[in-house]
Amino acid sequence: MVRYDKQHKEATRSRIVESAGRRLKQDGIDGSGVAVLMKDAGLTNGAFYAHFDSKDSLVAEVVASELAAQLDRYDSLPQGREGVEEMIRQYLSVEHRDNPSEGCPSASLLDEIARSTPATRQAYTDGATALVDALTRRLSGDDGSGEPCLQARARAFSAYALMVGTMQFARALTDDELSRAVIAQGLADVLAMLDR
Amino acid sequence: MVRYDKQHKEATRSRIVESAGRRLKQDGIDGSGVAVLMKDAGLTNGAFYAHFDSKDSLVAEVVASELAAQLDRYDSLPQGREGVEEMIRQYLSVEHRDNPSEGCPSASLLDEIARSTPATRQAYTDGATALVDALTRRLSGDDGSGEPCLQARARAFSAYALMVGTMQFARALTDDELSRAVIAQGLADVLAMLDR
DNA sequence: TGTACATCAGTGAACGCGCGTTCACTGATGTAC
DNA sequence: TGTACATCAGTGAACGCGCGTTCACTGATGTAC
Repeated sequence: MVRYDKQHKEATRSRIVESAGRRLKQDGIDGSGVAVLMKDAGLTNGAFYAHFDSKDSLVAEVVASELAAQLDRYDSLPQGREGVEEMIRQYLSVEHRDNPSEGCPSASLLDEIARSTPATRQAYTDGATALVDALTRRLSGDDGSGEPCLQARARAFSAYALMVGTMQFARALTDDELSRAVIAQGLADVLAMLDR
Repeated sequence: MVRYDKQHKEATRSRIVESAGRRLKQDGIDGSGVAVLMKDAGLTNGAFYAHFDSKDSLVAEVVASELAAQLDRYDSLPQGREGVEEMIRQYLSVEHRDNPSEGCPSASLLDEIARSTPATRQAYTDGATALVDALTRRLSGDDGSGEPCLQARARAFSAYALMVGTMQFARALTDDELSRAVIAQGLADVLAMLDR
């Protein structure tokens, strides 16, 4: 019945989602056309609709996938506060600033996501909440998967917001010295927020 | 020699820049076409190029104009720390969240600006630095127009980054209760940063 | 004051182009016997 | 083992549309006499 490996088409689909993640973070949502997204995956535009209903639905999937990848990377860091600080240091770095395609989807796309379809915003809400909950659990020493309270979530979102805003400023400013100073100050301020 | 009032064409130009500011903040840079921008100003697309070299150059001008307007509004608030706190409270509000077209250009456009032309990024750098310097001078009680040091600037940028990131989160999240909690927490954290 | 004229802000149709999407087709794959 | 066949992931041309930009033209304005 099935001619190709069942894995074959799914592997192609994953490849599209991954390369699209890089492209969208680099050129923005409106700035990335379907033809380019497919070429990045080594395919032609026609094959796109065998995998996704529309560009919008790919975008929603990319947002979910990118936030899940960010959570995975975070989970592989040392346990407890030490790992949190390491993550923050990697985030607020010149390397992250200069490589948006490999970086945080929120720093690259958050204001475009806010203008996107409900499905994309929902995927973002779910993914970002999962990420922020992992941070909250680490800091409170809680290893379970119980849901943190609203205020604890908001506190973690606030720290994440400072990181995202700082990275966006660092990328927009044309003055490299100022950009680096903003990153350094952001790092100090985020670390200080952990103790509040 | 001059047939129309000298003011006439300049008034039209200002009208375009102002209405384009609203449209760009609502629909994004790539999301706003020249025809729509002109229709917003009560004109047709053809007249655009009598006023601007290109869409890019309008965008750079809008960025400068929006940041200047933000600074003007800020200057009309009470002197000293009281005015700073009032500004922050207006910024981190549900009303601001729900009216991007009347709001902060950074909250709506910062990641798109980071991907824009050098001219737009330069206009942003100049405008944001002027805004942040005004904040710094208020907090230090300095009324002169001397340039604050790099570190003082970075500190103010960091507070602004938290405000921008918080507003972007508040707009992206589909959960209104969580969105409001993020705004409230962001407000508390920004106010706390003023005392560091 | 009234008429002919020069100016130029703005109109609206058209340009080539890339967008998201559709679809008839290809050709490599694995199956059947 | 070898050949004929069914499957279907992927191709590439084409669709209508809106993009940024250009340009020949219009018609309201203020000037000249």
